[in-house]
Amino acid sequence: MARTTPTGGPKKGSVTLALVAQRAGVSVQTVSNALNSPGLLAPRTLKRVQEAISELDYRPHQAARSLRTRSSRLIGYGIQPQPNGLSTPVLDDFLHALSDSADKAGYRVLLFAAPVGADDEADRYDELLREHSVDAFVLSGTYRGDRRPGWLHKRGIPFVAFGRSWSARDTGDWVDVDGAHGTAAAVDHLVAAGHRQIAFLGWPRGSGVGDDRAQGWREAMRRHELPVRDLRVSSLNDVDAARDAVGRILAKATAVVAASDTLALGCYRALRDSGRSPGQDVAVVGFDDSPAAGLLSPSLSSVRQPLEEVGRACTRQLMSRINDPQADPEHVLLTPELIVRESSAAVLPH
Amino acid sequence: MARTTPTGGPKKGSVTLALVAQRAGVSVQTVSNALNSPGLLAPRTLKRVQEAISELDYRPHQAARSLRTRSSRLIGYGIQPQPNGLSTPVLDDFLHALSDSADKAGYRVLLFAAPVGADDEADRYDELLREHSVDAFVLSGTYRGDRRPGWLHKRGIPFVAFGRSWSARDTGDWVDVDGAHGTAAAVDHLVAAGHRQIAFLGWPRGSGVGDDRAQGWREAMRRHELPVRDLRVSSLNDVDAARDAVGRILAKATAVVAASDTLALGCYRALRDSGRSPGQDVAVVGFDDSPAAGLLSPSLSSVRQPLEEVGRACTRQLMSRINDPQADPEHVLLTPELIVRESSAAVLPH
DNA sequence: GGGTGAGTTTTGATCGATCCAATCAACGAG
DNA sequence: CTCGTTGATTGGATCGATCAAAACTCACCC
Repeated sequence: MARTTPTGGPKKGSVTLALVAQRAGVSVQTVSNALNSPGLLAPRTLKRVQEAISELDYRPHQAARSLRTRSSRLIGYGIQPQPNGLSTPVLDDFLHALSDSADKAGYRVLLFAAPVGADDEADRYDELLREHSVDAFVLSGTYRGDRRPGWLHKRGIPFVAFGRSWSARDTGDWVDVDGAHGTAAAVDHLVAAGHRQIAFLGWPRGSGVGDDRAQGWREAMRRHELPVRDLRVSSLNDVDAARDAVGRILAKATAVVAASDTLALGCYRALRDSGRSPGQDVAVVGFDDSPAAGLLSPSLSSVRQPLEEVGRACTRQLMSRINDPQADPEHVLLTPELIVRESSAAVLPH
Repeated sequence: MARTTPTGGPKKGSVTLALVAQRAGVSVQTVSNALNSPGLLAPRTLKRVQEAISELDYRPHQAARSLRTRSSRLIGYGIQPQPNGLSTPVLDDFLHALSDSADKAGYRVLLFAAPVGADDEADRYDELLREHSVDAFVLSGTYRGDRRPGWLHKRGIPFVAFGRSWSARDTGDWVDVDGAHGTAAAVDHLVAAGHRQIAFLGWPRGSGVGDDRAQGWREAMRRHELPVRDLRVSSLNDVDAARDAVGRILAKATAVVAASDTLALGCYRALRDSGRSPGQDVAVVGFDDSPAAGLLSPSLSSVRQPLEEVGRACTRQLMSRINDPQADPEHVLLTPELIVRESSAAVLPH
């Protein structure tokens, strides 16, 4: 079917195991074994079968396999609808990375719409599981009180979360990026450039991710024996809100570490509003290295999450979890990288 | 299975048609008909069967259906690996919209890695088709000389492209956004604000999308009887390249329409390098309304593509094409919206 | 020379839904 | 009272792969 040469192609629709078997002069089961447990075959037979397979350009039919084995080589990924046109570049990049590495492992990613915390949330997962025999799920954007990990774990369904399970009992595998390490690295970098009054602009307490990033800043400050009093402010993840919030600390800080690039942008605004210039008068470091960071003027230093690695780690964990559903949960914590740009490049006079 | 009430749940694994049939006191075939051709059943029987279905929380097993019917309710979408970490927010937003609207139509999006123009490009599509019985494909980022539309069309495989097929014969369905209309709207807006020297910063000729956007600018300028001579420059889609390229026209232009937000950013840089300020001294309008646009200072006016609508239109076209593979190709051209922000808000003195 | 057994290969049943053709019931026309 | 017709329902056969278990092929040993 791949080559529609009018000359020799098979007339009927599809190339099946039976056809390959006939061509190779063996039984269907032998061909199946050639694919799934090649070790069982005598070398000569194996070679003959493999030749027949490639000559006919045979492709196993997943539906048939899936019907028998109840596994589909599919990984479910619920994309949550954006609140209001707000896109989440980090998760999209992650999805790319995930899909790439899953594809290399012979798996495909199946998208479905997952309502954020709806009552029938579990139903969507159940549906995918039973209709499509999905082998595993990848969760992203887990939050405190997220019921999905528990639900999946209880049922013994393989899954990996991108993001620690911040809930009380941590159950199931996850891969995450060490946000605290990222903000700490930012502090170290700023200290090395001569800063001593380094503020943190974060999100309201209670969002695992945000608290983690705040924690990194706090500990790094303590390590450098620098005060943190009155140097922390919180704001929703919105440029204008951040601009308003950051005002009061810009008087006493020479540098700001922000929990996101959006917050950092708010910082830019606040500085410009007060006639000062980001990067020159006050250093700013963001988080996530969103596409915009490199484009800004001055370009924004930011902490980049190693999303390709996260994707690979997720795939790796899924594979081993699929092979051994009973194994103990594994956790992978990856280290982000500080990208230094103009906004924090200036060195303070000593 | 959804409710794991220990009381009455079925012992064995899955709820099948046979089980439902038994419960409703009819044959399997009748249950199948209840789902696929309800009109065939007597109202009373239909009701009885439907009750049994919902009581048992029956879910049809796609693999079994697919094995028989060779259709899977899956839509293939090849995500191309980013050249070098460069993310494409527009395509990601589109993917969200597509997945959402497909989901509502009972279809799911299946991701796979599609090498950009490799020799075995077609093989990946063929693979998905034969292994997963994908019902249709969605193409994005089509380019001049793209062989995928022709390949799919020749084989009678349903597909929709997001983006006109810029090649000679346009073959197959597509949905696209009227880029020319977008740049024309930008020109109109700038003219209304008093500008007369309006430059266009585009990509090198030859990229369907880019030429289309340039065309819109040119025609709008002619309509307003304004000169275009020496007001067009080209650059690769890179901030620094754009900054360098735009230099020579910033002397004679009071406004710039750019073919992308990235190019517009290059414009910002060039202006600042020469001591002028975007929005104040020279108006700038970008294209795509990337997340960064609203965050910049000054915020960047930009032409927004109606991606939700594009997604819906793609799904709609796919559905009708799946129902009638022979029908004539349809084309949908949607109108983008100019989002006016600070970078083009100032009105020139008369 | 038949039994033993490891190594290969084959046979038959099975997964769950849909296709096609056949059956059954009801009813009015001849 | 039988026949034909329409409408509703049912009975196998089937899609293409995998599983479990049987069967075959040798070489080897008592």
